[in-house]
Amino acid sequence: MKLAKAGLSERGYKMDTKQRILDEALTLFSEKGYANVFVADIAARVGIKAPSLYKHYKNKQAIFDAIIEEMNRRFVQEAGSLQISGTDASVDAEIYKQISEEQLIDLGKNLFLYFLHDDYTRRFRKMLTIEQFHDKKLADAYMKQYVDDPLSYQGMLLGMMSAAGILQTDNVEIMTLHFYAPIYMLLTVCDREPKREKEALKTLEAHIREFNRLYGRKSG
Amino acid sequence: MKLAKAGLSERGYKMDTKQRILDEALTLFSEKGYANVFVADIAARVGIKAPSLYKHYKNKQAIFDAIIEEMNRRFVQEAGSLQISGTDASVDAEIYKQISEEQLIDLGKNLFLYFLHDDYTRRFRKMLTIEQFHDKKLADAYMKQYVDDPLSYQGMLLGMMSAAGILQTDNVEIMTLHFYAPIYMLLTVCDREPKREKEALKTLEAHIREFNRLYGRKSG
DNA sequence: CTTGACGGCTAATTCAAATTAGCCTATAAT
DNA sequence: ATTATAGGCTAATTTGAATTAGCCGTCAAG
Repeated sequence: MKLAKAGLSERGYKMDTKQRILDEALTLFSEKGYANVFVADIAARVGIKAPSLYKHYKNKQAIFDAIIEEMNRRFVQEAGSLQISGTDASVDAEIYKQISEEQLIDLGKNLFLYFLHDDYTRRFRKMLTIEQFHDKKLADAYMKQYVDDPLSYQGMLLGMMSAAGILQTDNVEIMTLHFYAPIYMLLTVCDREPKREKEALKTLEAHIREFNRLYGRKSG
Repeated sequence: MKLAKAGLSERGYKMDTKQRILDEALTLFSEKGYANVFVADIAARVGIKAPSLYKHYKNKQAIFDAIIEEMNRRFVQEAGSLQISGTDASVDAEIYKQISEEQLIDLGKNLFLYFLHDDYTRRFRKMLTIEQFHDKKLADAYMKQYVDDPLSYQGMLLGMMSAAGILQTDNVEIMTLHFYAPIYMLLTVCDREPKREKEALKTLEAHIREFNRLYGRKSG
């Protein structure tokens, strides 16, 4: 009965159709937008016919909603996943006295590449971009995940580096903006034109070196 | 006959329905996206019934296409409209030796406020954001208007200022990125949450002052 | 003063896409 | 073995929005 659902994982030989629907739907929504995706498209990708979808979800909107829910779950998990070379942010602030330019570059590249390449994140960001109007909550989610949270998180890191004397500024907020805004902008470029990724990475590196020169200790 | 169309402008007492359709359609498309706007919605705003729209445009897509065409026309015109306090960019480079921090702030604010408030530009930018997938040309148009062109134009100005010794850098491209990326990011914030405009303007000013401190002559 | 095209309206019509009905098979618990 | 359920399919059905048909008043040109 109910056990069957939970019990599936003990085999795992046939990945949950219900989950595959979400996955394929997200891909399509992120490419064409909700209104331009037909339930038949989703079904086809999953390898079933449209009416069969309704065995898993009440209707098209329910698929969309399930994606949003899943997002919220993942966001919570991954909140702390952006680190400096594997070093967790919660670690003692002493570590920030050691950070070199190369590590700063790593930080920026990691952030950029994670956002750009993580499959779920990428599709989700595109969907949020396209579907902002569909639900004000989506615009909020976008803003939080790609503006406010990064600024706050990066601000914390850079603030510590400033406190440690590695960076010099009397306005951490603006310094953080200077660090992150170019990353953000390059991200929106690559989302639209993946071909420009290589160029963007070079620009990113040059940006961070210059950032370090501008804000770094004068002897750096 | 054909004269009637051209002759209308001599009166002008009744703004062209054909034009009003484009205007209202752009507003709606920018808020909800093409697929979520019904021709009946557009008609209602214009003050007519849906079938009457077809006296002016072949179909819904033709309305969309006409908007794009109109955009292209305007883009060409307005290409040079971003100036430093009314000073045209084509003017002798000597002028750039005079530019002060306040004028730099003006430049940034003008750019920002023009993009943010110009009615047509604003609606169009939102539509491009939402409808990127509808037509690859739209993604390209967005990229050109909000990334490449500003970087190129601002880069020219800042490059001259650098040549004039007002700014110091060995990489104008990155300096331009540092100048513009925060403006771009603040713009995407305000598009989604107009309430944050005031905060954004303060941030913008702080950004440019810091920019000037970082790149300006040391005696500045 | 009459004609034709411009632009509006109401009432169909079309059409595509979502959803439902109803059937069928395999599997898994009893 | 029996049977209930999960999950798939085909063939309707519904729905709703775009578009077309066809009518009408106005106004400007002849």
